Amino acid sequence: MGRGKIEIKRIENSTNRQVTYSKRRGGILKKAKEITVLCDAQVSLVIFSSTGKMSEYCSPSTELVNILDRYHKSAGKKLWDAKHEHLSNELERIKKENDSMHIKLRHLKGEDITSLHPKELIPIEEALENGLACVRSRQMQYLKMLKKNERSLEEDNRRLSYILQHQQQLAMDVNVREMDHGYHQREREYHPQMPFGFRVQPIQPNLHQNK
Amino acid sequence: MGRGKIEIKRIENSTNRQVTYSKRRGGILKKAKEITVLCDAQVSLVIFSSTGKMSEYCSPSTELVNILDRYHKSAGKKLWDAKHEHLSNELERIKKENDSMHIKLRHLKGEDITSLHPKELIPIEEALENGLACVRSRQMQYLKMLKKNERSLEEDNRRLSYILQHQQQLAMDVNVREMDHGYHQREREYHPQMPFGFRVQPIQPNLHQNK
DNA sequence: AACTATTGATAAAC
DNA sequence: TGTTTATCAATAGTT
Repeated sequence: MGRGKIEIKRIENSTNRQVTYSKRRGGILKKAKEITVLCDAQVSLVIFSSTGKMSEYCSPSTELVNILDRYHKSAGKKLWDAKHEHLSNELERIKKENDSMHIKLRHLKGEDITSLHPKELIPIEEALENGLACVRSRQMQYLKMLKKNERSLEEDNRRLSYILQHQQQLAMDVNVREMDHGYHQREREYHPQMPFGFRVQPIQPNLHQNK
Repeated sequence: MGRGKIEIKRIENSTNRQVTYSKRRGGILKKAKEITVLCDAQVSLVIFSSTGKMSEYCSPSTELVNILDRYHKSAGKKLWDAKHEHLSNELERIKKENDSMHIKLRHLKGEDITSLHPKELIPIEEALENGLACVRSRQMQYLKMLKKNERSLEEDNRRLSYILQHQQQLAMDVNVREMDHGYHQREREYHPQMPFGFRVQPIQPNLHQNK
């Protein structure tokens, strides 16, 4: 269709090639639009010229992705997988790990073990015994700590009671003396030494470790 | 281009639409091929008919993926990202599930429990006890089965020994009689009844269940 | 980019 | 679905 027939082979003249590209590109785009309207087809068309310039057409109210998704299904060809191979592999690996852990967990909980060979029960039993031993040891450790704190608190209590009692006694003595001999300045400023090095704040050693 | 001009709007007659689609599709595909050869352009063309049938063309020595990659770069549009995001989310979700199971497993094995609050130890302990109970119950079940099989085999053994002994005794008796009174046809064909309904094949009931 | 002679595509009919 | 044919559309070569 033109002033003369042309052979369908690469146009060597660069300018001619460029011009022909322009004209024909317009033609194809027009045809693509027409077929979508006339026959309500869906078309995705992407063209790159030899100079790398891109033109595209995609049927209205359709995303290229949707068309490619349909392509993906229809042609059964992998369009995405290559791009996401790494992610896919990672996902596959972790899914397997997941399944394996899931089975182990179920076995440790005593589920699905009817299908296991008795020999396979041994390591599970050992793991359970070991785990139980650890948990109970930890619980004992905690109990001991509680006991220790209790003892410590009791001791503090005793000391505090002692001090309190002692001071009440002193106060009484002072009152008695004041009543007997009148007011003496020296007596009020002098505090007798405590029997031990008391700390008056109650002590709860290590309790913070068990929050 | 045809017997008459046509308006570019949807062809209502279904048959006509189908026919026009076929013809025009052929035309576009031909044009696509021609432009790639004439102007060495790269073309990706995907068409879906209204009935869902797909046709495609992609320039020779080019994968659709490559063209779409170029498209991705040239148009700067997100082609892969949606797919990518989906995969990423899935990966993230499964990784979390994985971590959670990993921690549970370690706790059941008695690892990393020093950081746990004593209250958190209780359900772990219970799970371990329960698991242990299940495993041991299963082991007991297996043991009982073994015992049962053993008893069954012993019984078979006893019966077989008894039969053997009995037959040896018979054989001896026959020998003795033959030596005493010569050969008697009737004695050789007559087999005395077994004391019980013996099966000579050893029986191992249920053993196949425990493979 | 515009023009036009010519080829190519295709609508309608079979 | 394929072929034919009259007509319109695309475009090669020219300006």
